[in-house]
Amino acid sequence: MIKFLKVIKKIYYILLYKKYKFKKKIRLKILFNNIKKYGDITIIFSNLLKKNIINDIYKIIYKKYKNILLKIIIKNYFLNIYLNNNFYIKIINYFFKKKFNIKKLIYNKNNNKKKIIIDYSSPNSNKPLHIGHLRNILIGDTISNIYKKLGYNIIKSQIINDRGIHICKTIISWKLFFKKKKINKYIKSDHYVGKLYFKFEKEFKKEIKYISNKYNIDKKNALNKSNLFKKINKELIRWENNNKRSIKLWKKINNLVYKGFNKTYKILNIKFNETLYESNTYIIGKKNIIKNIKKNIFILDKDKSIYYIYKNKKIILLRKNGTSLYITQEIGTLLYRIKKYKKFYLLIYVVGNEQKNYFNLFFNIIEKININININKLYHLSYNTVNYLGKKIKSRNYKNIIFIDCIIKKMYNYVKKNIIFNINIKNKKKIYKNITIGTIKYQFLKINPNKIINFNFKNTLNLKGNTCIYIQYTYIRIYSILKKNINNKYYFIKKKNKYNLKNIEKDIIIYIIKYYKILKDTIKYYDPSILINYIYLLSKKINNFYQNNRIYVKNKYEKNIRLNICLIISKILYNIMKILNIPIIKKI
RNA sequence: GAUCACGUAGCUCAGAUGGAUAGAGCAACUGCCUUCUAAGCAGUGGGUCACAGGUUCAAAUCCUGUCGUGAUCACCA
Repeated sequence: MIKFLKVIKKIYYILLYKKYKFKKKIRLKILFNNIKKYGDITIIFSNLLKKNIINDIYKIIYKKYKNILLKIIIKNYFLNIYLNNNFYIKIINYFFKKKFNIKKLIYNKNNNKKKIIIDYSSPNSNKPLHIGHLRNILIGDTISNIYKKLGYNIIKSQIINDRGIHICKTIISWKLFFKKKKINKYIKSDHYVGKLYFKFEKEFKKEIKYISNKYNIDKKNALNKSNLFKKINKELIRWENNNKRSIKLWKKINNLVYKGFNKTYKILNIKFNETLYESNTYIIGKKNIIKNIKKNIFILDKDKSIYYIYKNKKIILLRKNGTSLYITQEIGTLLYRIKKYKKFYLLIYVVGNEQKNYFNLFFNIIEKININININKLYHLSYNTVNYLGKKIKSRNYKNIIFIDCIIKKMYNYVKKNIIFNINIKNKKKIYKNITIGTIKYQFLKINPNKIINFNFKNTLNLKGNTCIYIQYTYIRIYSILKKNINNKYYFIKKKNKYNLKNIEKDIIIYIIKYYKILKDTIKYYDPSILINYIYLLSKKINNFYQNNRIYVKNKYEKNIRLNICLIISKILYNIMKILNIPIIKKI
C-alpha cells in the first residue's frame, strides 16, 4: 500500500547486491513506531552492514522524498524517519481516489483461478454440535472468508461422518430403549438423537464394568464378552451389506440430526458450498485399499484385516470383518475431491491438534499410494482443544459437553436481561440475536488457535472491554457520525491548507495502512485472533479519537480530514465483520 | 516413556516471528452524560515474561536443558 516503503526496500537490495556486492541475504526491517520520540517509521539495519550503505540510503531517501519528510536521523542501527503531514494526507487521498472501495483494493483477480477447498466442521451424525465444533467452524469460516476476499476460488466443504460404529450405537439404542416411545416434538431433533447415543454409552459402560468385575478382566477383554458390543458390530456389518431395514432406520435417525444441524448453522449464518457424506465416499477408499494390496503397499493379514506399516507399527485400514474405518473414508474422500476438482491449489483440513499424528499418517499413506497429487497441497490446520471445567470435552460423556444451542440460549437470555435500550425500538429481538451470535463468535476467535480455550460462562457472558459489542457499538457511532454528513459528500484534501495532524490521527492512518498485511498474516499463520486483535485496537483508537475530538468542526479542512478517516474506518470495520461473519448493527 | 502444544499482572489474553520504556480487558479505585449515542472516554495501582544456561550490538521472542499443564500414542472418530 505504501509505495515509498517498497521503493526503499528495492533501493536497499540494489545497493546491497550490485554496488556493495554482498553475497549473504540481509533482510531489512521496517517498523512503524509506537514511540513517537523515534520518528514515525524506523528502518533497522543489521550490524553486518557497512556504514556506507546506511549513508547511501539516507541520502537517496532524503533526495527522493523531500516532500513528505520532516527529518531523518541515523542512530546506531536505526534510521529514524520523521514524516510530515503530506505523507498522511496522501494516504487519505489515495483512498479518496479509489472511491473508498476497500473491497476492491484487497481483491486480486489473479487469484481467481486458484481453487482452495476448506474442509471444516465435519460433524458426526450422532449428536448435536458442541463447543469443540464451534471453534472448528469459526476458524474454518474466517480463514475461507479471507481467502475469498483476496480473490481465491473458495469451496467451503463439510464431510459428515454419517457411518461407523458411533452411528450403530444410536441405531441399537433406538431399537433397545426408545422404539416404543414417541418422539418428543419439543426437543430439538439432533438433541433427541444425542439422547439415544448417550443412553447407549451409559448402558455400555455399565455392562463393561459388570463384565470386568464378574470375570476379573480388564476393559479391553471385557469387550469380547459384551452383548452390546456384539450388537453394534453386527449392525455395522448389516449396514455395510446394504440391509434394507438397517438403511431405512439409519436414514431416519440421520435426517433428524441434519434437521437440527441446519437450524444451528442457520442461526450462526454458516453456509457450505458442498456437503459430502462418508457413506458415499468410504467405498472409494475401500476399493483403493484393496487395489493397493497387489502393489504391496498395503498388506492382507491372516485374519483378513488389511494393514499398513507406519513407523514400525501396524495400522489397520480395514477390519477383519471387512468393515471400514475412519481412515478408509479419509482416503476415499480425497480421491473423490481430486476427481471432482481436478487441479486444486490447496486443501485445508480444519481438525483439532489431537489428530496431528493421524494426519501425518494419512499424508504418508497418500504419498505412498501415488494418486498424482502434490502432498504440499494438503494442509492440516490444527487448533487446540476447548476445555470445560478444566478438562477436555469428551464427546462420550454427556455431563462434560456443552452444545452450541445451549450457549446461544444462555447468552441470548443474558443479553436480553443486561442490555437496556434507551429508546423503544421495533426490532429488539433481531438486535439481541445479533449481539448474542457476535459475542459468542468473537470470544472464541479472539484466542490464538494454539491455545486451549478454558470455556466458562462467566468469561463468555462478559460484555465489557474487548468484546464483540464494543466493535458493534463503535460501528454504530461512526455510522451515525457519517449519517450527519447530509450530502454524503467527501472531498479531496488539498495540500495548501495548513493543519497539523494530531498524533492520534496519524496513528489511525498508520493503522489503516496495516489492514492488508493483517489479512495476509491471518491466513499465513491461520490465526483469526490476529484479525480480532487488529479490529479491537482500531476500534479503541477511533473511540478515543471521536470522544476527545469533534468531527464536525468549523474548520472545513480539518472536518474533511476527519470525515474521510471515519469513512475509511467504517468501511474497514464493515469488511472485517463480514470476514468474521459477525452481524453488524447500524442503529440502536 | 515417546512426540506435539502451551507457561507473560490476582483472572482472561495481546505482544506481527530478534529492536529502543512489557501491552489490553476483567476485578479495585478516581474523574467525565445539557455535546457527532457513556456497554464509552481519561486516569491510578498491579510484572524476576516458569526456571537455568547459550547465541549477539540487541532476547518475552531463537537454541539447549529442567520443571509445570494439556493432548496423542485403538480393528474409536
